[in-house]
Amino acid sequence: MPPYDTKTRILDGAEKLFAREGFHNTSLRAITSLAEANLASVNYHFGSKDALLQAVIERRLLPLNQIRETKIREVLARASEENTPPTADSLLCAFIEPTLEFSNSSPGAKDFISLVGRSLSDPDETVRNCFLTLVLPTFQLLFKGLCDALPQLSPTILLTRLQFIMGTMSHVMCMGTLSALNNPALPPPLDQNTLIQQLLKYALAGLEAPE
Amino acid sequence: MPPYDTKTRILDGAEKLFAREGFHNTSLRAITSLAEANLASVNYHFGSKDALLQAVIERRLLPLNQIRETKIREVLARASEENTPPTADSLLCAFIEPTLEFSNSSPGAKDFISLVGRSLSDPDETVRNCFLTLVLPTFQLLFKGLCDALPQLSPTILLTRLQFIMGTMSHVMCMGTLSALNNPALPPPLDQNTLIQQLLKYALAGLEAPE
DNA sequence: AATCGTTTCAAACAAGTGTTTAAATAGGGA
DNA sequence: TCCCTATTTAAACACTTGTTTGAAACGATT
Repeated sequence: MPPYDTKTRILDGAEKLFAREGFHNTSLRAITSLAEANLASVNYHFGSKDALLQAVIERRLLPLNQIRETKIREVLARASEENTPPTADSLLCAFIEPTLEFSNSSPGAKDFISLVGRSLSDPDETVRNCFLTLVLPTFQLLFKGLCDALPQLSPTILLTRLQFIMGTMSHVMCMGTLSALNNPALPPPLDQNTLIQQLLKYALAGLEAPE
Repeated sequence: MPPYDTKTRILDGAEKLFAREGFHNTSLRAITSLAEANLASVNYHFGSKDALLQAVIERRLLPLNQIRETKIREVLARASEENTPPTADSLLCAFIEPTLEFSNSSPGAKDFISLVGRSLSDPDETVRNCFLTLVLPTFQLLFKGLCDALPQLSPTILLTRLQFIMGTMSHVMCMGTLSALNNPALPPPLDQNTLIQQLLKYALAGLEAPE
């Protein structure tokens, strides 16, 4: 592991372990030993374990959110150009697709996605807030777009359903690293791409259901 | 707290803390101090911290699953009586409604529901398996019923969507104790009952979407 | 070659962890 | 009353935790 610089090595190791073992169940010693770094280097480079978590999340979530926001704004711009409301389908797609495509972009990304998926309902407020504050702006942008796309639904219902979708997404995001629901009596799981397509179809149908 | 017996007091305290702070972030000392019991009593009554978690989950999940199974079997029996396939709506209802009604049944139940919601994607295999093995039989019963209810959908798609629903459910279950997504720019959240109705409508629409 | 700030390192720190022990205390039945 | 079992208790156990320390090693600049 040690060719690249210590700080990155620690980030990679922490990402992997936080995702697979959980934040509180991961010790700095486990991280530094995986990263082949000295124990004290975490506090030297990041200040504390909490700050390390924040750095792990921000490193990937900031660029990911930027992609999502750009895509959503493109959809909104195209719609306003054609003087029609945006479609719920295209908005949802702009939000969901980058997330799961992202998990194929680099080896550590899958772990990261799983970490993010879990942090939405993490009992630790530090973890949850660290994630929520980063996603909230994008979430609000999506919500406002959907209000225009589906004016027949009240904002309250729309928000509720959007939260349902977030729940579905985090679950799917976690499934990547979790031991699957493998049982001989059940059919085998789908591959990543079909899974995204199915997720989109499911979420869209649930979102557009009559009130 | 101390009127009733120590074992129950420990279960109640553990349930509350496991749900709110997470399993690994909760110490036995915190539990026993909340339960006004001696530290050693946990190991005396339950053997270990892991076994305590198992006891906490089993205490409520076993009866809850029994309710769910009974309701599902009732739906199946009624359908076979009338010689028609069961409806996806009634099956889903039999599975979902008891879960969230349960959270109003006793003060600790809301914590428990939140704990269960999280354990579906808990990084710790001990936690996850403890939960999965208890729910799997009910889950399979539901799955087989849905295969009859929606024969136009392939079992693989059906299973995938059922997992989406599980994700939505766990998220909703967690939301009870989590600091809500409260933002002045967003509408306020729904009350518990309307939330269940909405969840059912959302899940049913997503489940029945054309393949 | 000497000096600088930056980074690494082994060691120790105090605090907290789950678990075990053995003694003390109960409380009912013979 | 005495005895036996079940429970509670305080204390200690061995171990892990995040963090801090001060000296060592490094690497570029002068």
